[in-house]
Amino acid sequence: MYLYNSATHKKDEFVTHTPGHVEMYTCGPTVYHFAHIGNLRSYIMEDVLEKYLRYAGYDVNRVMNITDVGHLTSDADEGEDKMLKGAKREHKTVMEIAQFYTDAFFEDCCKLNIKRPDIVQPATGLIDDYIKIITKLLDTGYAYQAGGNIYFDTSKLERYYIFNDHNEEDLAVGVREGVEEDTNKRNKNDFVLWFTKSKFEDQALKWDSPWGEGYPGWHIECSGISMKFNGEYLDLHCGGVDNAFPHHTNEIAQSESYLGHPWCPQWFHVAHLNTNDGKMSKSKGEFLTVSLLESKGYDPLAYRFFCLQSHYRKGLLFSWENLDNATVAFNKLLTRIAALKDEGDVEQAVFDEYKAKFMKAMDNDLNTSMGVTVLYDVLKAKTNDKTKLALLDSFDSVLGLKLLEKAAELRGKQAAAAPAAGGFTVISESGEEDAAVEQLIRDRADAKKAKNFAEADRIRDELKAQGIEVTDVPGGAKWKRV
RNA sequence: GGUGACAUAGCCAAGUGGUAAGGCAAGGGUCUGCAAAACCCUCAUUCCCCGGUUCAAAUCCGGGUGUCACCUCCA
Repeated sequence: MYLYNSATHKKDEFVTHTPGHVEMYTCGPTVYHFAHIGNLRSYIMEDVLEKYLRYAGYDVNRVMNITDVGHLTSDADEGEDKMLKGAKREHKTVMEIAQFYTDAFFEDCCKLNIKRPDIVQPATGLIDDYIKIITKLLDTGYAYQAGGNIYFDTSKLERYYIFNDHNEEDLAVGVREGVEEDTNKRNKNDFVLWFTKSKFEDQALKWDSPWGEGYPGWHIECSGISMKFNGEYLDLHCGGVDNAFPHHTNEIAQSESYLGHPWCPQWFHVAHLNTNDGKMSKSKGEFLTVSLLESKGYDPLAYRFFCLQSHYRKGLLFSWENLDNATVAFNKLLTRIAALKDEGDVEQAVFDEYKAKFMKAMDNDLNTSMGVTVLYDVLKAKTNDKTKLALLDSFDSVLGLKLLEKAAELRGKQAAAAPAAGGFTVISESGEEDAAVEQLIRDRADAKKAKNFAEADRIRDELKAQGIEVTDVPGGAKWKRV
């Protein structure tokens, strides 16, 4: 399998430290608010990657952190601790907030059919490990104490910039408003490993340390959690592109200085979901959550389908129109699958041919849009339905669209909608009951039966005036509000 | 200002030196009392621009332009 590697700037053949086994780490959510669907795009693509690695025969150990230590408020807000801000907003303790949004995050993942990583570790649960790492970095001269905080000394490294080619002098300091330069730093890119002095005086969570009561820096948690659960050799590190610098750069710096050997060779970065005015964020424009999509009648899996039709390394433009587009395509796909009959025997040669085609697409830097195309190719293939179903089921273990389950649901609905012998069934698509509407639809059916089409159309127009759309189906009619 | 990624039809996109896949939308048709659904057909002489290499370039090279991201203690 070939994956684009941010560390080498090209597609590299994926090689693991232990053959057949993958140690995988994913930067998890900061749990001070709901995740928006832009955040979730990364988790969807990482989920597909994990599932594909398993599909390709790897044994995978996947680890994810939950950032429940306070962090600066991002985006348009400034100067207030995220967790604390959330807590104040909702009159809860910081840990209650963290728990609430952690649960909410995994609920969203569940709706998007994102598998829970093998190990999920809240950052606050591993403070002793961070202290151990920081202590060693101080002992070996990679870190220093200044102004009450412990900093990592980036000048001690032969190569600090991994993902890009910065000149330190060219880095703009204090790019965002309201952030002042930290004068304790020896070098522009030095970063904090442990805080005892913070500009947030009411920092809620503090722990004892050899350097005084305080809390860990913002990069150490990922190194600490990964080294504990993935071991000294990580095969694959994932995250959103915004994490590449400085977060991942700093993780590499501290992890390799601590370990004394190379740490992770392969870096997988997912591009952003954009809206018409740039990167999606919590504080700008509509706050798009999975719940919001559901409340507007969208299937979360249609959003997953929308993401899969694009490539993880390409910025994807979100608009309601684009999502509608994907929803229609997804429903059509399900309809076609629902029409397949579970009969005959799997033709192994055909199965192998299409499976190879699918794997070729996925092996090429996780080309999911090509993978989806293979799905359509299967539907058009010259083979029996049993073989098609077997292939779709196989691919779906990677794509995670619940194709067969959804198609069966659809078939169930179609069966329920089938008329009783000789009868006429009225179906409400929303499940809503309205005797008056039903009666009008029956009157229309009677008019049609009597070939009185003028009356039939009049009734349909009357319903339309009430915002109700009627569609004839075999043996009945269905209606919905539009 | 610096750095990185990306640029293919109305939209999402495939394509990795051999003459532009697929999906959605749109248009036409079959079918239906009319609609809807379903099915069939049509839909980029051209791949952001300008040069170069080559028998051959969307693909390789050089130079531009545009979009997005990052440069904070953001994760």
